[in-house]
Amino acid sequence: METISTAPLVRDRNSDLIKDATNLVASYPAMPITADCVIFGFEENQLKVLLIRSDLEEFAGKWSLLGDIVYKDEDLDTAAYRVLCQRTGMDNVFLEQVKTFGFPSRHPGGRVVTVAYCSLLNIQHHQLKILDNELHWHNVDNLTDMAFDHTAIVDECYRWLQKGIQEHPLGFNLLPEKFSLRELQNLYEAILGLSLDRRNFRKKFFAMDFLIDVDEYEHNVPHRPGKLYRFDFDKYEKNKRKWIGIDF
Amino acid sequence: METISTAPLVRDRNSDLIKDATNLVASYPAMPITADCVIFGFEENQLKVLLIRSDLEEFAGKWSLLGDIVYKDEDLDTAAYRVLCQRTGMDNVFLEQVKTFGFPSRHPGGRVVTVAYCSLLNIQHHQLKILDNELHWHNVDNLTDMAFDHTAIVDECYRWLQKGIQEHPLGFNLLPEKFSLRELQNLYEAILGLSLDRRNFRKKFFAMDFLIDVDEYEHNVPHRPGKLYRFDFDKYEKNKRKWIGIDF
DNA sequence: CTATATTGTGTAAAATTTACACATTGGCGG
DNA sequence: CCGCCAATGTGTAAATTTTACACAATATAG
Repeated sequence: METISTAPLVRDRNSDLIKDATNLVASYPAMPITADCVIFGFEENQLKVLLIRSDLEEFAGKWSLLGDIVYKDEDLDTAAYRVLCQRTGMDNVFLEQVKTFGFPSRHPGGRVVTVAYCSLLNIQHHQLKILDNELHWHNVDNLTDMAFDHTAIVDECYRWLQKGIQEHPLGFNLLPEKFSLRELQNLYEAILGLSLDRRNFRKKFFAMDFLIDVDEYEHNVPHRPGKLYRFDFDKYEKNKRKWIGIDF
Repeated sequence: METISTAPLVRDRNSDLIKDATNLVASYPAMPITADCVIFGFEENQLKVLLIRSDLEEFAGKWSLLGDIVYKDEDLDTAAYRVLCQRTGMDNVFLEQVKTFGFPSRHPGGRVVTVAYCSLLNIQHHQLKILDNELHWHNVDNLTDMAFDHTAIVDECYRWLQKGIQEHPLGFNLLPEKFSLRELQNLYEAILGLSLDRRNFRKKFFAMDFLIDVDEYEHNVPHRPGKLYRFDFDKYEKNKRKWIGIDF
């Protein structure tokens, strides 16, 4: 946000139409693009993110997101999906682009722009594949010593998630298909970092009318077991509210 | 979202640390990145977007967003800001990254990834600079015949704006510093595509208590002039609500 | 000075949100 | 088997917010 280049844009030099687009594109400066995945999971009432150890000497010992280069003819979404597949068993996948990070010196090896994707999955349902580089679920609080600008990327995705679970049924991607209301509330409390009134929380979700009572109960809890529910994604898609309202 | 590559990631081939990051990055496939600006304005109760004619022969006659290549050592935000500066007088600028578009064949000249930025400005306060390529404010309804994937980009930014003005005081960037409540309501109605109750709309904004009565009135209206207000951005920053609530 | 178009204002009903307490149930230990 | 524990499950009253709706005041244009 500093200097203003005075050089006119290439396409302003000549008002005639450019015939050779290929040549034009070839003249542009090029840089590698990567897709980094911020893969969130939820376990023991804690939000986790999937990390590995960086294998760059500059970042020895630091944690890094899962990422890979975007291939020459590969869509960005596809690249992110590929990263996800390579590392996790994948069913019930959620994947969404969040933001692109392109600060020139973010990579010590030269200019690399990265597109950050967010994925939410149920830790139980996904078997981690390649366990190299100490791949593991890392607690989201407690993130320090990250490679590159990955702290900023995770922060951004975390904020995105906090906002997302309030406006969309994203959280259900982090839970087993059948869950108790307590598990659901724990998830909201952990991610939003606040505590909610249990009765009002239940009232809210029941009033939405997207929870299906599966007529089963929790097992192996040292107290009265809670009822289990599924989220009715189909009904949600049909009935979700369109207009929310002005509020800031 | 189809095949899973079986080739391991480069950095998994060897668990030793990579010493020469520069060499690693140099080995990556590279591609040009552009910044495209979706610059919204508001005039005559209509949302407008700043467009030029494409100068690629493939897109002869089609409309195109303002964009330019991201230079080798230039931040993405800086590139977008540069595009904005080159084309508009710039005070009171709003600029935010919205989404990155990278479908491999989106540019006929080869692989080009573009980062879309959204900007909101008051048409009256900004003198358009270079008027080449039929630079003009184009009505947002009525967008057809756009070059590249620019229709999709504008759509995405439009949705982003619709959401944004409901949650943040973005709309004020589209209005003069002093505005009447009718102008404000017109803006909301035009962008959201619905009509709102005038009394409730006023009540809502007065209740927020971010409008400063500047004790002036509209001029040159063929009826009783309305009072003018400014938006108190400072007060907003201090008092804006943090926790909205679960609602979907 | 009259017609017109738009500003400016209030209230009652409905809906939503909040705060809050107690009986129920199953597991567990003795 | 009995009693304790820890969590589930439930309702209501008050406060707040949202909605629907109508009429007087005022500047301009003719």
